[in-house]
Amino acid sequence: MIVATTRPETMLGDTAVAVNPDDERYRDLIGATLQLPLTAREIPVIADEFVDPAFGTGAVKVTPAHDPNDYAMGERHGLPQVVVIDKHARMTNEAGKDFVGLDRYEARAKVVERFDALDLLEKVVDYEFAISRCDRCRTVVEPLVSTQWFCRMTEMAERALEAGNKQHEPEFVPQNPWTKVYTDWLENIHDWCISRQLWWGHRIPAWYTEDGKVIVTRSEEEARAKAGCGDAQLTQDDDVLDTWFSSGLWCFSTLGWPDETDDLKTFYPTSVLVTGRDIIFFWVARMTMLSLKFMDEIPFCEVAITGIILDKHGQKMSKMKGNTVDPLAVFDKYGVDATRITLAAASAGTDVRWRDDQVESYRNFANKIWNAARFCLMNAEGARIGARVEGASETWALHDRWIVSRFNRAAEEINAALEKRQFHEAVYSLYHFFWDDFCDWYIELVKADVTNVEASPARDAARSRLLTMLEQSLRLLHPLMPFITEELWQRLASLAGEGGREFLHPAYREMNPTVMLAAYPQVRAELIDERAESEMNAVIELISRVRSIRSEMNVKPGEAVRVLVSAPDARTREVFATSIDQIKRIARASEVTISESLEVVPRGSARAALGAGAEAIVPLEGLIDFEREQGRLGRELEKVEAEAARGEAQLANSQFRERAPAEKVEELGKRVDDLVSRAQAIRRMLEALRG
RNA sequence: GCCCGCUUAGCUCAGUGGUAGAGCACACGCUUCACACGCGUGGGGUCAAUGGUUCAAGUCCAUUAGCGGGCACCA
Repeated sequence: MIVATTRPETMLGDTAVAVNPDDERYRDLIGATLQLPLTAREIPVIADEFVDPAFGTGAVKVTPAHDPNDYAMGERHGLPQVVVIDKHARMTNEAGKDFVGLDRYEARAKVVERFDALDLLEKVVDYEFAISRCDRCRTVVEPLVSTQWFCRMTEMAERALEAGNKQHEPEFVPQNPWTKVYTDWLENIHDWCISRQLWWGHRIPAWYTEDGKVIVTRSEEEARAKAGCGDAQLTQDDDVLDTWFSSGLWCFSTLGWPDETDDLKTFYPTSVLVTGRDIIFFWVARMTMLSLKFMDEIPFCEVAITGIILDKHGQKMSKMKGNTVDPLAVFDKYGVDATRITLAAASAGTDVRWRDDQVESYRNFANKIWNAARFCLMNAEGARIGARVEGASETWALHDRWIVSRFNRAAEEINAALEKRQFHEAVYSLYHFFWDDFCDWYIELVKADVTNVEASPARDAARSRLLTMLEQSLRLLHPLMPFITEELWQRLASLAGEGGREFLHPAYREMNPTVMLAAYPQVRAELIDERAESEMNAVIELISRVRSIRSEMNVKPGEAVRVLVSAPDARTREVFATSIDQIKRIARASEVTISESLEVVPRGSARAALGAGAEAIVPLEGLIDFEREQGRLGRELEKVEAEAARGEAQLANSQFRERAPAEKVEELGKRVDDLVSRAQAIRRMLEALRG
């Protein structure tokens, strides 16, 4: 019979040749006995479904001692196991006296040579196949039958599956696809080989007597007692337990198990396990199974699966590849807070390509927080923070109502995101609230008021509102940037009642105030103020358009401009009027004139269309660059017209009007009206410019 | 071979059927009394391809391509 092999030396350990029972070519030979070349052994031809008739010659040599599949076949057919390669990859006595002591590769060559000499060699062909290698030294691994300790898993896996079905525990977040990965593995459970041939770890608690009896107990003393031979020679198994075996006990062993400690009673079962998808089998499933076994409970109700940190090329990090990041070096370079929030900013469950420049941007964020707080604290004299200053909302300016509204929106979003374990959404909301709303706008809006050197109730009230907003923001930021927020919060605490104690949960009132124990800000829906937001948006738009004109018309930063604002809507005029000081300061305007309409536009003005039919005009006298202004307005018109046309087409579609929710139709209608009126305004401006 | 995920700006990535976004990078201007690790203003998109569902698709469905991962197998 002709068989194929990639490891000719193993033929010395063959104890059968297998064929598929349905293979016509070999049917007659099943049960026959073959002479195994180069040995004195006779081996049977066996029939086994495992054999693929289409592969190779359809006849497979079977080496139970040196191949996992052959081992299984050997078990099915009661074949002997002949070990021909030892632990040092040298041929054993069983390989015969011509081969004993040879290295496996020398033996391989010699077997081929002998076959050739005996005219038994059909052919030698190049062949590519996957080969298993040692992870550490890359040595090719030869399978070798050996005695190992196994843990029977069937019952434990069934219990874990049952808990999954009945209690839906643990719950994976995100649910897909990890629930399926977890249950699939449990459903196809294999007995667990817990022996490891390493020199570190817990040694397997099995002892052998001199006559080869095995005793498994907790200690050698117990083993001795159990053996009933006080001073007999006992030898402990050399193998150690798989590290995941003890890791699997982690949830309760760390709390003092097997003792019934207070910690165990208080903290077990735990709430959330945060881990990576690569150890769902190794660790998570083992923890659930071992916890059910020893504690009768699932150890955590939720498993939050995070992404894995990859290097910047998308490769998994490993010490062997040398592409690992040293967290301590990152901490030194950018700070712990920046590192922490960078990790939180990684989209939930998605792998992250690690890039320093990302950490750098959060280092910059930390610096921004520091400097904003520095500004606030520089102007803290006379300020108070906390519940007492929050009360007087009727005295708040538009921008105060606005920032409080924005803060409460952020608090709402952030709490919801944390609840869903969507940490990146929380980071996004925090970053933009703090940097865009609080720093870029609010601080600038209140700057004149709070930096006033003359003390006054109005100044101190403005300072109190600013510092109160900072204090609340620090609390909101704290879980993501713990160190900087604590440092700054401590500096603020003295401005609050009882040195900050008023912010602590009643249970902690006796302790030293720390932001760690302060209540986490929750949304106060009554402080979300849609009107303040839309009014403030109008002010922001006006300021932005004036700035845009200044920049595009190359007005020097130090140079003040006049701003003429027209607004047909009385409420809009009122809003601009109440914020006129802020507009002047931030837009760097010497004068802001607000009127219902402008009959006469000064020659050489740059203009911008605003919402609600309002218009901003910046007279530039001789300074205006007509070509630039035309280009600027032209680009704007193009954008507005394109969007208006899209909206109009949609509104003209009867299907849309009939089937879309009325609310959406109305919304689009309003938007299109605004766009159309803006387009008209811009066209008038362009005409005026040409004329 | 089976299963899963990804493909959006130069790069790394968010995006919940209804106006495509961020950070970095880029361009221009700025020693504006918290911050140049900053401030202001800009430019930059066939949302992998094709088909379908829908009044409406980056988003839902199907197919294809490319990339990544897991499991199985490798006589």
